[in-house]
Formats: sequence, C-alpha cells, structure tokens
Amino acid sequence: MPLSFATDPSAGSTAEQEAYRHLLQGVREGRYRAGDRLIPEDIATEIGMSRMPVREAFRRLAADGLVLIRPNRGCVVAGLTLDEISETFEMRSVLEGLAVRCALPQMTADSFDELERLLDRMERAGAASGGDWVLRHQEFHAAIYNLSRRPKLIRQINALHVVIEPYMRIWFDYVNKPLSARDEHQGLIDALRAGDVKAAEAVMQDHILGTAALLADYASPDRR
Amino acid sequence: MPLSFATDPSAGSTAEQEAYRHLLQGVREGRYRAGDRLIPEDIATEIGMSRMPVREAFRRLAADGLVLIRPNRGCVVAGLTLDEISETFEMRSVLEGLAVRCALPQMTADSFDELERLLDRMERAGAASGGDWVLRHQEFHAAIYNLSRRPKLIRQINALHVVIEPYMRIWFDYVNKPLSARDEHQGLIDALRAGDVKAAEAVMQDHILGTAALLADYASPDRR
DNA sequence: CACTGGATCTGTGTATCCACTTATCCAATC
DNA sequence: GATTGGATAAGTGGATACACAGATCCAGTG
Repeated sequence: MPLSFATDPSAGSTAEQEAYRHLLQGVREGRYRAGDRLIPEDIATEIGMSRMPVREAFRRLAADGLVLIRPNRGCVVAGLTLDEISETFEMRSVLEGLAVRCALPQMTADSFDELERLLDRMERAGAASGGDWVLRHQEFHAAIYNLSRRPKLIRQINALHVVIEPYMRIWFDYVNKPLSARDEHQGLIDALRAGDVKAAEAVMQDHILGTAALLADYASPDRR
Repeated sequence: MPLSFATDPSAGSTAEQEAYRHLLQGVREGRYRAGDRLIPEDIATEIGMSRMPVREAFRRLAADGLVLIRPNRGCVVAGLTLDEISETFEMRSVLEGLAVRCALPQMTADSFDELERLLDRMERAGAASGGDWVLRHQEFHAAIYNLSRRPKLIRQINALHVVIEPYMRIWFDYVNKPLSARDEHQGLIDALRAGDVKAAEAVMQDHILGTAALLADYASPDRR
C-alpha cells in the first residue's frame, strides 16, 4: 500500500488526481523541500499533462497547508516554524485523544492482536530506513482511529500527520533508532486493553505531546 | 466587517479570490443549498469571469469540505448527515477546548470587558434576524480563540464553524429566540474570570456539546 | 417492462494567446 | 563602492477555442 492522502483523492478527475498524488508524495517524501518553488509549467511536463490540472492540484494542496500560493508569485512548498510544529502536535493530541475515546468501545480481542502485529511490523521497520518507520507508525495509529467511525475526524488527523511527516523523517533519520517505540506503544495497547476510556485518551495525549517534546528538543538547540 | 473565511483568502489571485468569496458566502448564507449543483459556466458569467478561476475555487471549497467534486459529474454543495453534524461538534469541542486553554493565560481585565461587550451585541442581535446572531456568536467565540496565538488552530476552528453555519442558521430561525445565550456564555466568562484553565476548558466543551445536543434534538424527530 | 443503443450534454484536459506582475541584471549616478 | 533606475526576461493569471470521454436521457426494441 502506498501513501495515504490528506484530503479525499477521489475528489477531482484523473489528471488532477495524478498531479495531486505526485505533488503530495513529493512533499511527504521530502523530494520537494520547504521553500522550493513549484512551477506549473515544469511539473506539468514532468508528469505529462497541461498546466491546468497542476494549478488545480495546487489549490487543494494549499488548503491542506502543504504549499503556499501568493498572488502573482506562484507556489512554494510550505515550511513549519518550531511554533507551528508544536501547535500541530497540540492539535493532534486533542483530536487523536478524541479518536481513541471513540474507538475504544468498538474494540474487540481481535483488534488488540492486530495492534500487536502492527507494532511488530513497526519495530522491524525501525531497524531499516527511517521513512519506512514513519509510515508503519502512521499505520499503527490509523488502525486505532479507523475504529472510531468518524470519517471527518480521521481525515483531519491524517492531514496533520502529512504536514509533519517531512519533519518526522528528518528527525528519525537523525536519531536513527526507534526511540522508545515499543515501550511507548505497548503502554498504549495496555491502556486500551484495560478498557478505561479516560485513561486511554490521556495516554494517547501524553504519547503525542511526548513526541513533540522530543522533536522540539532535537530541533531547538540545533537550528539556533 | 463581512464574513470571515475558512482558508486563507489571500491564497490565490484576484479573480479566483472573488470566485471563492462569492461561493463561500453563497454557501454560508444558504443561498446555495446542500445538493445544489454548481455549474462553472453559470457562476462564471454570474460574476463576470471565465470558468477557469471558478474551477480553481471549487477545489479550495472541496478541501474545506463545503462542496463535493465527483469525477466527471461536477460540483455539488455538500450536505452533512446528522452523524456528520455531531462529529463536527465533537471536533469543535476538543479543538475549542484547547483554544480556551491556550487563550486564558493571555487574558487581561480588558479581555473580559471586551467579551461582555460582545455578549451584549450578541444578545441584541438575537432579537433580530437569525443570521446576524450566528455571526455575532462566532465573533464572541473568535474573540477568545484569537488570544491563543495559535493561527493554525484558529483557522481549523473557523473552518468547522463555516461548515455547520448553514445548519445553525436554519436551527436558529426555527427556535427563533436566543436560547439560553446569555446564561451559557455568561457562565463561560465567569469561568474564564476565575482563571482555572482546566475548568474553563471543561465549560467550553460542555457548552459546545450542549449546543450539539439541542441541535440534534431539533433535527432528529423532525426530519425522521 | 427491462434492456439496448444512440443523441446530447457537460465535465475535463489541451493548446494557444495575451496582459500584467515580479524578478533579474546591468549600467548610470551619487 | 553602494545605490538607484530602467530595460529585459520569466512566470503568473486569465480568456478562448477545441477535442474527447463519461454521464444522462430517451426512444425504440425485444
């Protein structure tokens, strides 16, 4: 399975979809980097279409917060300041807390086994490339939220994941070992198994804010 | 001051901006109703431009969740199911709870006076037309969140307000008296004055979920 | 009555053109 | 030598015309 999407990829027709996918993947994987200028002409020829679908894709990406369109000055890949990164994690913490709260009542014994399985996969990916770990990590979280039966909530969470994904990759490549991946997430599974909704929500919030703190720690003294 | 925006209105150039504003206002005010088909040709001539900027505006609106674009079948105004409405209120409750938590430490005595003033305006608007009350109500909430210094959070909250605005208008026109507007919001101000961050967040969440319950009550037996 | 096969409409993509803004660079000037 | 100013290039934004494909509708057929 390839990358997932920030907004509904089926909203828009063939060529526009392809342009959107192409650009989205490019940004997520870090091939297009923050501040890079995106020239419709070039991208259109790159993927073999005219400029219009590309321009339309820009608008979707802008709404996702992935690029910035300034009148008469074209389209650049958006970057996040440190403040914006922590703001994003704050939003994640409350939204994903809500998602856990909604998902927990839907969980069965099978669900927990599935999560254990995904955690294993994530750990194995941790040994290899950073990008892969990030995807497995998203997959693990998504497996929980998908049970919440809250499509709009899930989509919003997804969009936030996408926005910070490039930074997660950079960070992961730097620390290059799967932090306390097992401990952190095993704790989460245990909290879910216990069935205490309030507690599970709190664990999820702490998990996310904890990650934010680690990432801020890494970025702050380094970039200054 | 006219209507505010879901996404950054400055992202896009003159004609596209105008198309976006026009469509956004139309949806918010209920001039375009859920299920209405939006024909680029018609709208383009309506506001005196070609179809291209209109099509681009569609993409932004689709990303905001206000319209639906189905491949080869054009653009229709999105409607919310009852489930989606309550899902939206759930998301509002946690996001606006977070916003209050961030805003409270920034508040001064002046802030509270300002809120009282806005509450008065809201109450006066309540006596008149429903649409005006909805705007004043948004204004009151926005006054709090704007202190949070969280631009992305504020934007997201705004987008959610816009999505449910048509339903708020319908509902308000039906009940036609400002519910417990003063009590509800006065309680909120008092909680803020007390300075207890946890409590203020809880009050905000209850306020929003309470509104959701009222709205669901109105919609559920009526539409069935 | 269900199904088939156009005819038509409309959404979508392409190609091209043009006006206007922004960016770049070089030379003249202080 | 730094700054200003203007010529020039590049790129955006919009309009228009056209080709094509998928949807929709309707009548004719079995």
